[in-house]
Amino acid sequence: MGQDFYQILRGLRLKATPKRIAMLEILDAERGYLSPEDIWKRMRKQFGRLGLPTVYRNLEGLYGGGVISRVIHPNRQLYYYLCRNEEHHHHFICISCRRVEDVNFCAEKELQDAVTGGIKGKVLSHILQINGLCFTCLQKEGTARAY
Amino acid sequence: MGQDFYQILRGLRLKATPKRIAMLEILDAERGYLSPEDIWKRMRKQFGRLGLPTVYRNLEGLYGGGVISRVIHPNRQLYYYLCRNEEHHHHFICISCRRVEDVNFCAEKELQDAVTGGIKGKVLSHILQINGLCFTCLQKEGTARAY
DNA sequence: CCTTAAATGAAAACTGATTCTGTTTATCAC
DNA sequence: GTGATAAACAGAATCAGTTTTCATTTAAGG
Repeated sequence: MGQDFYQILRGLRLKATPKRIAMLEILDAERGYLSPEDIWKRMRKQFGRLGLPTVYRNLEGLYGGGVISRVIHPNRQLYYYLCRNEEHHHHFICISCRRVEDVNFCAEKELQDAVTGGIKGKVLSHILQINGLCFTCLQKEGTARAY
Repeated sequence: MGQDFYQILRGLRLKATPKRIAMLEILDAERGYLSPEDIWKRMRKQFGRLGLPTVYRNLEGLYGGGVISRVIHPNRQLYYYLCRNEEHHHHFICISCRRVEDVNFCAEKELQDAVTGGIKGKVLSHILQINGLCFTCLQKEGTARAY
């Protein structure tokens, strides 16, 4: 699995440093999204000394390469998570447990057309992010983590 | 027109202070989105001394009340614009000239269903924002403002 | 008017993110 | 292996946008 990430980084012309590999492993082990600081704290357990700027730099590189995706939390912070299947870009994020779920759109194709079509200008990018409480957190809504 | 905003603020249980009215007038006069600092600069021409925190506080209140909407620019800053028609929530934003255009979705209804339906959890909010270059900026792409 | 809760200005603090500089390290050619 | 080199790194300083605090002012309703 680690070697897997190695190949991905090679493809992006990014050096396969132990820290980058570790970042991808951390994100892979997580079913949800993590803040840069979350990642930093976990990495310090492995590496001891480690700069927070390194985490930001690598997140930027990995995000630019499309290996990881990011989420804008209602609290305005940015969080990151690993992209698992590249053809699927839309997610439902739970703002309580921070889990990221694929959205099984009945009309994913129509959605794409709606987003990119019917516009006179040129679409460069779009953000579609659905925030809510996942089914699990909904059950125990009273005890959900503050957000 | 100013009286119009007065009523809106009353409805939100926000005091109709001259500064809040002015903010709404500034946003109304603009066809595009403005940064908090943009708004602050324009207000200082009217009011002389004026604190930037006041702008932030009022933006928060107006945004909470749904009178204004906001945009996350690719440069990661937040910008605000006036909501003109409440039933229509999706916009195309030009990241060059900062104009906000309504999107005339052929399938706005299907889009809504796709966003809110088919999810086991509870949808609390969503962000759908389409970034690009408007038709005008597309023509003069070489001279478009940096973003 | 007059009272009161809300809004404001000013200064300071916070926070996430970035820049800078010198050092270390992964990669690749040999 | 070994050395060269371009990238990555740590640590400190810095930055910009935003928020807090607190004393003062002001709008709204009686």
